[in-house]
Amino acid sequence: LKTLKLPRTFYSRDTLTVARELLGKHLVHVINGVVREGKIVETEAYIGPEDKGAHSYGGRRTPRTEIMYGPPGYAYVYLIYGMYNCFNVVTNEAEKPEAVLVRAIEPVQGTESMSEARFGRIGTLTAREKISLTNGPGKLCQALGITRAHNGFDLCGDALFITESEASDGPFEVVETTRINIDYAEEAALYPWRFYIKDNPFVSRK
DNA sequence: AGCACGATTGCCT
DNA sequence: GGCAATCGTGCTT
Repeated sequence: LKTLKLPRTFYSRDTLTVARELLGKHLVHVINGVVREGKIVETEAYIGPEDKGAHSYGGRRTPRTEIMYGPPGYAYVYLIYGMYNCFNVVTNEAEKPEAVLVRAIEPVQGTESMSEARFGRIGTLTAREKISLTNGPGKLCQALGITRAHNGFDLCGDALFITESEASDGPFEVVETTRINIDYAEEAALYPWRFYIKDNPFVSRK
């Protein structure tokens, strides 16, 4: 059985290409042997130092952004609004502070663990709750148990990684549009650097 | 040492 | 639709 885990060469390419091609791939987090897995359905590219929407804009290099200046295929996880985590994949090559934010996934495996992490209970969920499990960057981190402790994790490792699409997933159409909640980024707010799977119910917004 | 703010979310009217 | 929660981070004093 050949491995489905994406190799580092997948990440060491143009960031927009990686953002597009991450759609349909499966994000996996294994905790104590329990697998939580979801299909990536929405991403955004952040391409410093030129991108005014990126944390690395202007070459800002701080303890928080340091991981983005390293080699590709590592996790960049940061805290937002004092209570939520956002998971990113470091892309391209060292010294180029670029990353892809994973904004939404569709649960594939371990949904009970996700429900426990999100709502503190397992069992029947309403239709609204099922969607709310993972239809946003903060939500998917909570569902998968991804926190700032995972900042710098090697995505070519055994705990947190991304795999090839399943044959059963089928084809999909990609929508390319502007990024969300970066109004402060001036002209960069208009770049079409957000990608999502058309008509997928777990996309954070239309 | 102080402070303004955020690549979000959930609850309120 | 509006808005509060909550705190690490980065920049200023």
